[in-house]
Amino acid sequence: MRQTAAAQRQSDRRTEILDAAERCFSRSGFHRASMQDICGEAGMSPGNLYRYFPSKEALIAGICERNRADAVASFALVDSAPDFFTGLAGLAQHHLVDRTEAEVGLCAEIMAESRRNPEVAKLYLGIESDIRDRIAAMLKLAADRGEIRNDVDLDAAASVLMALGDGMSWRRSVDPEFQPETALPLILQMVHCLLAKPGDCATPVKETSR
Amino acid sequence: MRQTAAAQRQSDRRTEILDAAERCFSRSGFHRASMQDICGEAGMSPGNLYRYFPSKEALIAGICERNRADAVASFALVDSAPDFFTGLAGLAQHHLVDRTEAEVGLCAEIMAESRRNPEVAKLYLGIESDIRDRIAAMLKLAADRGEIRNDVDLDAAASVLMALGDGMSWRRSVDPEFQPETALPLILQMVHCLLAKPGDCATPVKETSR
DNA sequence: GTTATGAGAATGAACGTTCACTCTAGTATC
DNA sequence: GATACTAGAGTGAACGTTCATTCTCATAAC
Repeated sequence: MRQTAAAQRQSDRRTEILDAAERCFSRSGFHRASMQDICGEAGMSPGNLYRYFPSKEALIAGICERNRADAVASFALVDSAPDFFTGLAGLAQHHLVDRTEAEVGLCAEIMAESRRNPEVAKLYLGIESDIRDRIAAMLKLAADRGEIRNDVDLDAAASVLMALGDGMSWRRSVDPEFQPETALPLILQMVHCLLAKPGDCATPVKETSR
Repeated sequence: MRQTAAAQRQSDRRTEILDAAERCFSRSGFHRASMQDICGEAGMSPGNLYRYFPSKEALIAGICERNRADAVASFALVDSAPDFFTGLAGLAQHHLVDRTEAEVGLCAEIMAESRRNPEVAKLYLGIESDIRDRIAAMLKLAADRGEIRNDVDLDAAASVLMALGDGMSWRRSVDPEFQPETALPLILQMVHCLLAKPGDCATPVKETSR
């Protein structure tokens, strides 16, 4: 129990450091944020920080892990939704509108980094794979329940949904004028068109300008 | 004419260097590609390279410029298309399927870089703005011609189309298993649903698995 | 007194950039 | 036609800086 208290303190310290690193990374990117910056943000000397994380890579990996946990957890929203389209809307709202600028930025950073850092790529593809499975399961369940049409390739649909999510997310982090809350209804309607049973599609839309 | 020949040689050399830099950047990213790498790829010493470009930043900027020119040029495809949806399909095919891995990767790199490098951000937002204008013009023309419904907010629709493009593009550069040619028909059908006049929407789809 | 916690100067590699210099080819001078 | 001169393309070692990481030493906890 003495040991668990110490371990707890260690773990807390690690979380603090990850928080600081997350702020730095989402502000300046993985490469432009120096360890000195992170030490400053964490109120800690480099030597001490290295007692908790063996390298900068390890910090990046730690942050990816946390991100994965968050992403998977957000699917709890879906499980409690009354039907597929409500669940999807909730997920989209959470993922694309509610998240802070910093969270979106960090996610963009991870995606970009995964293009060249094999370690990050492995972690990121793991997250991706988890999310794809969850989406596929959602679609499968909805199809079984008869909430969506059954002549759509569910795998391809999952890919499309992920691409939609990525696109909105990137637009947010790259274009300061982009308003996710304006675009989201159109997106949802499009998806509804794609997946809903025939006959319930041609709902007129009128949105305010972005 | 002596002078123009020299100027031509200079310009050729600059293009060669940009080509080399583009290869390096799309392979390793802006930050991991060193000037030495680029010099090696260009078959040239650093000192000489610096006679053509004053800094690494200038190389990045030069590449963004070229990218912009390419993007704008690709809209020529649309102008020659018989109708809106055909033009859109051609554009999507060109932008999302036909482009090489290197081109897509470079584009991803520019987007990521624009999040923190103000110089690149300015260039990138310029490109974005150009493209948005072209898309908006396409939509406006289609609406005037009566090819698409007229109760959709065209600005929001342009945003959605750009987000779709970004999403597909990113998926391509990040997920090695992603098959744009499989997802594209679904995307186009969704967009058709969103924009086409009511009544021509609920076409059943059956795609092969990704 | 031993161990955990911390600070911060020191280290060495990598990087963008510069600089003194060479090589090549064209032009003027004799 | 041979020689001297010039411009500019090209070289690559060296410089200053930045950065991740490590080393040394001090303090607090038990």
